[in-house]
Amino acid sequence: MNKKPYAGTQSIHRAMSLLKAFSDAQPEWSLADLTQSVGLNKTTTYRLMSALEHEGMVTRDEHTGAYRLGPGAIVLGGRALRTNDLHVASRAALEELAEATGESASLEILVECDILIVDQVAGAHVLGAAQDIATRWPAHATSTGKVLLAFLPLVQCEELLSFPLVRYTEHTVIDKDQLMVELDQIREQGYTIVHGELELGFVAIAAPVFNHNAEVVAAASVGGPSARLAADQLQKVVEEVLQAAAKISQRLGYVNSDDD
Amino acid sequence: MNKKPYAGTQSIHRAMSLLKAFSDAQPEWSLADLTQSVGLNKTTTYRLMSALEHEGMVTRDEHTGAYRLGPGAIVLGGRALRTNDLHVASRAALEELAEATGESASLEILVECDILIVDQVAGAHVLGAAQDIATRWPAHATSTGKVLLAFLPLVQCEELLSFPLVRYTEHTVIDKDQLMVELDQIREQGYTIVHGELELGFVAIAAPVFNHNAEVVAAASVGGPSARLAADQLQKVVEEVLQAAAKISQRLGYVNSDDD
DNA sequence: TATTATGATTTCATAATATGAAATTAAGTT
DNA sequence: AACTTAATTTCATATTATGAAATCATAATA
Repeated sequence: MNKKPYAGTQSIHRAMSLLKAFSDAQPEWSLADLTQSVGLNKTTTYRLMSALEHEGMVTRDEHTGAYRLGPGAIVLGGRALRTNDLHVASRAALEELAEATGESASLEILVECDILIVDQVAGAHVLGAAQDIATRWPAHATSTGKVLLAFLPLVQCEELLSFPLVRYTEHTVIDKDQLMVELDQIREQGYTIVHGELELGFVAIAAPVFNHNAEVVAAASVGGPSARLAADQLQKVVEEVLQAAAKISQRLGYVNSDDD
Repeated sequence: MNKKPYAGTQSIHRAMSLLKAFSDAQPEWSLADLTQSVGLNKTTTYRLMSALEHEGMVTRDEHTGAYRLGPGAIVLGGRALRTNDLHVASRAALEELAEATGESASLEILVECDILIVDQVAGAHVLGAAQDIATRWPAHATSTGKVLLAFLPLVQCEELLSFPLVRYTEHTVIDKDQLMVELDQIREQGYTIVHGELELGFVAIAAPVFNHNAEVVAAASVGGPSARLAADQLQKVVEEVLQAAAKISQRLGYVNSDDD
């Protein structure tokens, strides 16, 4: 089955797995620990890291010698973000959405089984907050994640859900069967409203964004404290989110063909 | 002199030079052009890019096959940013600074001969704008860049200025001797005010941030339209910027030792 | 529709380069 | 000062990256 473990150059894969070891939870590694963690030879790890260091992708603590992600990674990520199709296509629509609802609007994509915030505009209420671009959250506990999963081909969706689901609050859905039922509903109604599944007291509304090929590529969403997003206002917000998502889809070349 | 062109693994350097070819100006490359641009063999380029693609660092246009930076780069950059010492240490101080001045406050570091925005907080006036984190600007035409250059060891400073300086506005200083004189002044007074050297009508005030080793590692700044930052108000703003910079320096373990 | 050009993959033989075991050096601890 | 612990460097080896050429797609042209 697994004949070709790697495509392309091996050392690149190794270097990337080294870079991916740096997480928010563990942002700093000693050479020894890093070596152990990725399962490479110490010398190999050392040389790969040296190359990455010379390129600015990692830096070392001058005292302890511990590795951290470096400015090169920030620069690269910034470029990736600014030149991202979705990011460019969504900006105007998100600004309108934040303006219209007064809440934070964001565009998120699926990376493995997490969602990644690709763009975000803070709402009037949240002045100055929301510096969350390039942050990841678990797909199964977010409005955008559920929308993305719902509109994904079933095989891919099930593959992503083949790991145990983590509970974040009392409302997090961690039962796969229940989740699949919810995804069906979402596919039916074309959007979702999530109440406190990642964080209590936080409500989010999300709708799918499609590309020219009618594949889901992102989800647009609006979120805020449940106190402000009361039940009687929600329908209006849903409309706004749907409209914004449609606008972005259109800019990506999507043509709605429900009428085949 | 150049005995060791590479430190560490060669293919990593090659892969990184490929990634660095993706700029804001040219965010998309065909294999052929990319090959030409970095001067590698076509097959080598192909395989390195394939590995990077599998790791999500680049994606390809499904139709044209053109390469772009991918979500993996965004994720990595986000992590690098969030776990950056400076970013963490500066947040609170920048928020205060933006609050106190009403203008955008930012923290910037030197990467090669450009400055890189590591953190930024939008001022009250600029509501919602300022999504510029991870953006680069030329050091010689920015307040932060000048401050960083001024406090750098002379050798390093001269090395960085060994390339021709680009003119952005009529006020941009492109004469090296003149620039060196200015840097002397900045070192004297401990901050700088720049009027429209990068963009006309834009004023910025910057002050240096030092680490535990008394080396400049960043510059804190406040910037806004010259209409709002009038001459009579500037001194107050300068004080705020100096204070913020000092606060961040302190958090990085810097102890002011002017009294030796 | 057939033909040509262009650019992306794949193949395959070669040796250049990445590799890992062991030795060395440096730094921190008792 | 002796002892740990962890980071570099060395060096022989063959694994692995490499590039020329061939093949395969795809788009442009006739």
